[in-house]
Amino acid sequence: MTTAEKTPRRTRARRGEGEKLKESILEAAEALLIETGDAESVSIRAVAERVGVTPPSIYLHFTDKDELIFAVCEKHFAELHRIMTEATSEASDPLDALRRMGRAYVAFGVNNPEQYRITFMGRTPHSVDEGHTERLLSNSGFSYLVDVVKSCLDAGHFVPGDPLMIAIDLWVTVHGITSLFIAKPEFPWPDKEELIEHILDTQLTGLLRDGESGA
Amino acid sequence: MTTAEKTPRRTRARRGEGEKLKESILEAAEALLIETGDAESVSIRAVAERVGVTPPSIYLHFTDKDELIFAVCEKHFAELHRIMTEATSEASDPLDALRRMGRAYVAFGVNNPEQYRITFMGRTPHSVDEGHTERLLSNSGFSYLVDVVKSCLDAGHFVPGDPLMIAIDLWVTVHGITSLFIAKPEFPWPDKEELIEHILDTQLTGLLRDGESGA
DNA sequence: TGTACATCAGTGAACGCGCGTTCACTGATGTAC
DNA sequence: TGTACATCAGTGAACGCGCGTTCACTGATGTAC
Repeated sequence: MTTAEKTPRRTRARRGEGEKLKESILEAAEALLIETGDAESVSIRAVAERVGVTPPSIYLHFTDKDELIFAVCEKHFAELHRIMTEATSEASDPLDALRRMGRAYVAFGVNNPEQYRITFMGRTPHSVDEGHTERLLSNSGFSYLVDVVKSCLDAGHFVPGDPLMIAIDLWVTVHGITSLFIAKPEFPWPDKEELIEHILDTQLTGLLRDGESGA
Repeated sequence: MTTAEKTPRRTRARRGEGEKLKESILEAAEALLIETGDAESVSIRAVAERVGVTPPSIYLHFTDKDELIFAVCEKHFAELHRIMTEATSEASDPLDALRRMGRAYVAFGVNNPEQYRITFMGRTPHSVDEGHTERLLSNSGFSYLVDVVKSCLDAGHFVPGDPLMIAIDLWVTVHGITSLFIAKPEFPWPDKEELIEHILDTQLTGLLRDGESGA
């Protein structure tokens, strides 16, 4: 039984403070996403109910549903970006940084499966498409990943190659694990931590200059 | 404008030939999936319309919608299995076989994006869950992949390791490419063929015994 | 210090839609006698 | 060879649901005079 949870009617904002509702709407959308674990449940009506407001008032702040979902995705990108940079703060060298980023990426996905689903596994609404990719490239930590790969190349860790190509390789790999963990939780996975290390090992070993150690 | 395409009413099956409709329903569901490129469009009503029959008659052959989707997934698994084994028919050795399987897997996903989405990227309906995993393990080509990996180990191509772990590595990698190609078509991918080769190269190089050549 | 008024932040009711599913039924088809 | 009858393969109409969105409105709040 999903408790009906009648949210009390929200008290109307003061003049000039209309933007506060926008913030609440985003929070409610996010909360619904996490609680129900289902992007389908994030409907205009459900969000409005959650905030304690009528559905039409959503339209005072978002032109339509796509724009709301778009805004939610924004937050995920920002969060992922933060996590990627944070992960490297204690890294001893660029190679170690890559490992830490890989682990942090998978952890982010596993801990926020619905956000990850929407952002990287779902059908992208057309209206969202436009700025989406640029953001993915510039703000989600991807460009940062490219930078770290460049550092590895400069430091002579890797066999020379195109940093963009290598970065995509790494992204593809961590996305592969993350998305399968999310999509197939009932698969008889071996120990997940071990699996992550194994894949990162294999991938990085494949990139290393002969004689370098992956560990 | 999606042409309404009024399918003429289907002529009723003879006695004892009721199963024919079941076949038609499956075909229609598959066709709708491919044409609309959207799993959401595969509704009981749309399928019925397509077959030229009323919605309730679907229930003569499937207890509910989940069972219909389940049956559609079955077909995808069988197809993928076929493709995996076929891909290796001309392989010169197990290592070459792995490469061919990888390429064929990605090609299957890219050419059948909606099927791939449902099978490997989507939320699994609970009713589908049950036999799903066993089928994934035994019939989708996964167990075959494990066998080929074992051959590589036996032939001394790879550094010794757990064949299951290595097989999962490889699956994760090709799934990573495939699912990102499908989910992010607007991403500025470099040449896709080249990317596939690069990733397979890197992955296999990471697994190879020193001195073996990946090419 | 009081009041008319524009503005802002919402509300309430309704629109039309497609969905999965149920239920009582119909009418052609084959079989038994 | 003819006919009653059970069975099979469907139909037609309706159920209740939640959805995104629109439209005319209301009523509190701050401001100008």
